[in-house]
Amino acid sequence: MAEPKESACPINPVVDLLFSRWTTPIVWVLEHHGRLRFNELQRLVPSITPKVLTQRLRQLERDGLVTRTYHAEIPPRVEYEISELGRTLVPVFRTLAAWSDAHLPQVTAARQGYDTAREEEAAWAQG
Amino acid sequence: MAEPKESACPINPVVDLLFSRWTTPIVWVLEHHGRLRFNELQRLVPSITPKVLTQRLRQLERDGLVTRTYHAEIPPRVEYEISELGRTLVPVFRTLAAWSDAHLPQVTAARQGYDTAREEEAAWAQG
DNA sequence: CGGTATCCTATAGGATACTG
DNA sequence: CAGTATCCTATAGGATACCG
Repeated sequence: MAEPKESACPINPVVDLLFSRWTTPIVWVLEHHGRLRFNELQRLVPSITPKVLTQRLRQLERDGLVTRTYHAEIPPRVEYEISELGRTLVPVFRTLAAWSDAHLPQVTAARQGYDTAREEEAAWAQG
Repeated sequence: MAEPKESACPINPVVDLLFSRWTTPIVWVLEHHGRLRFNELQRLVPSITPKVLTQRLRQLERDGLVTRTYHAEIPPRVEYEISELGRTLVPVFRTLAAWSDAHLPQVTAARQGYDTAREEEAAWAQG
């Protein structure tokens, strides 16, 4: 039998789902501030444009991570809130934050080491 | 004091670091197969091109997650291996895999619900 | 073998203006 | 208020060929 999927990374689907560029900040803000209106979200998520915010909110709503409530008033009022399913991400995010606290400095150090090593190589080749 | 960063998502850096499109599959394969040569990696990571594989390996090497060993033989031999720092990602990946097992079906169901609801809306509007 | 070099396209996302 | 609509650009990544 062929085993073409044996090496496929099993967390790829969840990566695509959760770690698109804007999804984590949006979920994070909703998790920490509770219900939010569109413009509040736009203010709290740094530098996001309304177009992109709409796109990502629709995706999050479709994926069941966020709920959208429309109030037919004048002016209209829309509220976004993290769903039950969305709340299950909290421990996942905590794990990532913990890894970040513990190891991100090492990444920074590794980058500096790599860069200076390459600089020295270049200088040495220059003669 | 201003609090401009208060709402910024603290896991954004680690997301950028770990969840670029190809990094998880590469790290996953290296974690499960041990030392690998360039062409072995290319075979094990489905459909990646040599250009992109090189780019991501360089990034992973610079970030200290992967080590590269060059053997000046003929023909030349290069081996890639996950680093100590890279191995600290294993529990993180396990957390993600666990979330995926537990909740990805709910995401799929939510999508179907969303899509059929929108279809019904459209049909109803059609009349 | 282990990559580069070159060209190309598709998509995400920014800027800006407008609307029910 | 809560989005759309339109236009635009930049980047990631694919295809292919070549090189030390």
